[in-house]
Amino acid sequence: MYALIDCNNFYVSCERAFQPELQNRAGVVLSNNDGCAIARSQEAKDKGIKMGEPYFQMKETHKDVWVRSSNYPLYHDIMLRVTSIIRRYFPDQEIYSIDECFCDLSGYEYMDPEELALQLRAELLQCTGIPVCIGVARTKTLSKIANRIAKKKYKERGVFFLSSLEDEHEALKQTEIGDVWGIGRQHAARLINIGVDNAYKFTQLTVGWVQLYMTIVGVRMWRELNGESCIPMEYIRAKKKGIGTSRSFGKAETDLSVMLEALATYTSIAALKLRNQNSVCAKINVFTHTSMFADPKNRYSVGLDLKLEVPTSSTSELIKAAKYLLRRIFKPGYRYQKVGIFLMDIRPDDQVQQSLFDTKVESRGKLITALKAMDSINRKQGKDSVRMAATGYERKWTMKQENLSRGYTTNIRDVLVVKAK
DNA sequence: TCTGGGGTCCTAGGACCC
DNA sequence: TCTGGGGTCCTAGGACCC
Repeated sequence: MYALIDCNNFYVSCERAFQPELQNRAGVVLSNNDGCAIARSQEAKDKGIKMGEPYFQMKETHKDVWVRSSNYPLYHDIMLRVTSIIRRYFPDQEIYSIDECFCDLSGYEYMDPEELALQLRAELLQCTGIPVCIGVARTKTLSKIANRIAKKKYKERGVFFLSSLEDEHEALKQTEIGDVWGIGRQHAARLINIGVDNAYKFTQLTVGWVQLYMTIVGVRMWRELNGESCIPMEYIRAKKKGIGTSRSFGKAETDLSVMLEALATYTSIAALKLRNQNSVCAKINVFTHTSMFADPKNRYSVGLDLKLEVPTSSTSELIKAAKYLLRRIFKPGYRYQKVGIFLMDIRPDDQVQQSLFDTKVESRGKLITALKAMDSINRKQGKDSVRMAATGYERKWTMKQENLSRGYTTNIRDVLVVKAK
């Protein structure tokens, strides 16, 4: 048996946990740059506010809806609290995303999974303020379906258990094909075309058909929905094979020097992630583009790769390479919306093939030592206490975050003070 | 004026090897 | 009339996830 624990409207719930005045009211959390809605309260969903709905439109049509800018440090910290409580109940835990985790319930055969799930849910609500729904079933994909039904039909109780084959079939029949984990728009359209509009009908297709049109990925889903577990738990977070960092500018940018500073900043973030997983990268990609909503003749979207002579995790080397690439692809006269970097060809830092023509072997060693010292200072003193000069001083490009909540659990100045009467 | 930011896996096809 | 058979690696693109 597997359990899928999924936080309800997670970002919205995080905001509400510290701002009770937001309870029971329609509200949304906005994407970076306050661009569009990425999390909605139930009340906001009921009003018809869509995922991804642009804020500038919503402002006009829904004046009574509260909004917050996204506050990722807060959400991340709350997630750590939630998962640590879950771990006390079910130690075999895979953290699947910021707001959901799978648990392997093997070994719990003689206990009542439903009862445990109800207890866990109550404790999470009390200790973190975050409401969750829990689905329990024979495979991960079925537990996703169970979770979905818990959210839709048993929200108050918050737990749904597929305990028999009949339950499973009933649940599959209730689940629209496009709502199955792993079926996106393309596959849904093709399936509906041949009359397969729910998950149950999908399980009745031949495995040959599924393999032909949906590859091995589809076959795994098909088997999971038929009760055969074949998507393994991943207890240890795998190292990233690619690391990207990009942001939209607060407003359209035309100045190369400003863009270079922003890019240096994003490169610093990506390089830190690289060092934190003890890796180096051998290839980088820099990209930039104008708004996709601009007049087509004013649109420009471009990216360029660079293979590095010697793989590295050094911020300064990566910044140098990134700036070179941006200078190559930048064309004056456009109003750029975003710039970013993607680190590729990532490998362990203890398996670096030296270059015969590398003249900087010794200085590179010293550089990495210095960077590790920088990382350590920033861990103790707060991020960006020490940073590269190339990341600039004025930072004119920064994101719009006009409705940012406080760092209630991550910044000592923002911790709530409770007064007793 | 204003529309997010990350990732994963799979397949086909081309370049290249012997 | 007629021009092999087997690999590997890399890349681009598509589909999906949150």
